[in-house]
Amino acid sequence: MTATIKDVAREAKVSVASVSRALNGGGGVTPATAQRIREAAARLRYVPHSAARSLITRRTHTIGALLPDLHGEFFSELIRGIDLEARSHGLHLLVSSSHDGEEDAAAALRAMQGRVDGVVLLSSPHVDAAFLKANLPDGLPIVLLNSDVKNGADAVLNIDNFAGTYAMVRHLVDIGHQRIAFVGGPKDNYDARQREAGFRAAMAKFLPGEPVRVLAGDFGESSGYVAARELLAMKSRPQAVFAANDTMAVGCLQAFKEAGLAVPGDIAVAGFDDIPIARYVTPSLSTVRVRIAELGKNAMELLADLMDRPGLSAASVHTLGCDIVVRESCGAHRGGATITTTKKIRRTSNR
Amino acid sequence: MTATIKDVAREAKVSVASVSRALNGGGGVTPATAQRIREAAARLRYVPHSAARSLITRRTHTIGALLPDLHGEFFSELIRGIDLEARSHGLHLLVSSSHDGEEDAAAALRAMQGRVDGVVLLSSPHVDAAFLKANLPDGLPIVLLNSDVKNGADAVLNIDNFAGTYAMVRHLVDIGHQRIAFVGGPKDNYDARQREAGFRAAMAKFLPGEPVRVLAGDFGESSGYVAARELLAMKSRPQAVFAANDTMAVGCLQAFKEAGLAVPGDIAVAGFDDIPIARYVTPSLSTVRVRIAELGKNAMELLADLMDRPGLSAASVHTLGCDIVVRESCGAHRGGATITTTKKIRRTSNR
DNA sequence: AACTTCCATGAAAACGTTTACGTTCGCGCC
DNA sequence: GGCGCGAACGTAAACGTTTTCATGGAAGTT
Repeated sequence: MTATIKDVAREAKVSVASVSRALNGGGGVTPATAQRIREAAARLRYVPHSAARSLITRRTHTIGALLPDLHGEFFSELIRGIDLEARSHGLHLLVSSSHDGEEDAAAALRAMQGRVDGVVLLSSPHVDAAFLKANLPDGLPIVLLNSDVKNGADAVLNIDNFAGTYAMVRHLVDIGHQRIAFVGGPKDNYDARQREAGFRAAMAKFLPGEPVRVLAGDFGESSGYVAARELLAMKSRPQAVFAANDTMAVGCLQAFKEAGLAVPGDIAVAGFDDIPIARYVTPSLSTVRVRIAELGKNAMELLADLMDRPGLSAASVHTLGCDIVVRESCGAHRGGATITTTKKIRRTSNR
Repeated sequence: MTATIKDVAREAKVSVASVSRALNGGGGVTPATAQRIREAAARLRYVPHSAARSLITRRTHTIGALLPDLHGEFFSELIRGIDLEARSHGLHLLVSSSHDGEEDAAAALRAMQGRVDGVVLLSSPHVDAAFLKANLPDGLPIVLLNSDVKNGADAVLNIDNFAGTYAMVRHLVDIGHQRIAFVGGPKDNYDARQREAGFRAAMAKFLPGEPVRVLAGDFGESSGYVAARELLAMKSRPQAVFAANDTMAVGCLQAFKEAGLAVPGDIAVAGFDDIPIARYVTPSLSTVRVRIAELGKNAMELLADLMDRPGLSAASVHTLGCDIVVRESCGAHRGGATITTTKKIRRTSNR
């Protein structure tokens, strides 16, 4: 059916070994014969059988991306970043998305066994060190995204949630706000916890005397709405609300609109993520932007690095900075200024 | 390093053939020995080497998705739909996204050669019948998404753009609009052409005497803005604007807002796609929704079907219906009604 | 001119499966 | 009790590569 290396060898009147050498560039072949071989291969439309090659080289030239049940921009940008970088390394991308629950993720991870040379795994709450130990074939390079597992064995790449919230609080303080409330995210969510920690640290630093107001939320729009209504009922109403994600911030805007409050006139609002909607709501939402495609790209770079040097200890922690995007809702709109908290990736090897 | 079938055979004191038979369920093995073999395999954490298996079975159990440079919801929903369905067939998903230009797509398609058992390809303007003929290894099952190639050889699955616009026009007419203008998309875009055709057909049908007003657009927000300003300058201003996608509709809203026109009071607006932003703009945007995940799922089902029966002629054309989503901007808001134009997939075999 | 060195090339093993084909063995049938 | 027969199981070939090793010859060195 399709041409094999033997056909090319016959066509070029050499042995299969020479064909392999000529096509893989290993050297040990005369320029003249190499040329003849390439021509023969082209004539027969020969393309190496990747399974046969993998069988002996033990490399698939494929990396796997294991993602939880994600939607929209985050998903697409992440894949885009990973894919682009993977391609530039000559690697293919095997995607397994929409995993809900530990069982599901474990099955997907096992199914990738032997089909990939490395894995980028975006954590869900149940993906912890024990999970990895149980389901990860050892020796398989892996990069963990947004994970709090520190098992001293794997490479971890995180969004700098802490620095992002910290910088946003600093900005809010800079433009004159003092009574700042925070709407948190799910308790089992790593990002949410980090963001809250950043908020608390910044408050302690910039407004030491001020009481710290943290409301519960779950990243959903309605939880932002509910939190906003709680704020409205407070005796001394905050001057600004900082929601742990944009979706909740949109919920806040809705509640304030209904209550007849002007944003940012009566109360300022800020979010986190810079989802596409952020620039379309009225007033447009000030937020913290995560460069997601860059996150994917960096993860892939990290993974490629790990794959290059087998045996090397992978243990390291990296963080990717965020940008503060100033729009209308925080009360300091000056034409869409963007403040970068961290330009470059920061490596924190833990050994 | 990792256990092979030989190790399992030794452990269970049988031959490799029996191990293969027992694990693949082919029969010809005693329940007792099958059990012993399964235990041995589990004990050694044996997992079959997929490359070795592919080498001889000539199946990779992987399908490829080839996508142009997409963003956001469309991308993620499509992948989700494909992935979920693929998994239910026991297939893996190899993704190659962000292809710009013919060269790029061709390279990606060739690179998948031998790594996949089938392909789902979302067309870009330059992917036509000739492109496929040149770059598609023959015999490889493929499903074309949103494509106007009718080479009488491949399976094609399209969004029913025509029926979607048609139904929206009917709705606009139903609620009393007569002077309806349309903002088109890029000339080389298949969806855009279909949508415009649907608009013209509906106008001819429901408002035969009415002049057909079609303005140029390019799917970008600013082109919607520009088109809206043109509309404002017309002697007899239209009662409704129907943009070929939501992004342009948002541009229209912006222009009308600036001009001090009330939507839908002074002029109604409708879009196409139901992007997430559509429900957040004010007024919320009436639009035509494409069930993208379902599109991906259907494409995958179609492909699985093709892969099951090799040699079967694949030639067929399918269309997936859209939903009319009624929100505020069209002037007939009744609490978010949704009208389904076509519930089931429609098959149009062309032979 | 004899010897070494080096390099291009070929032969063959190895990778881990599946599967066609043989062999063995138990069992029923006449 | 011999015969055939089918089921269970083993042997070995095949899939298409890469890679090690051997071989030969040309070129270089003395």
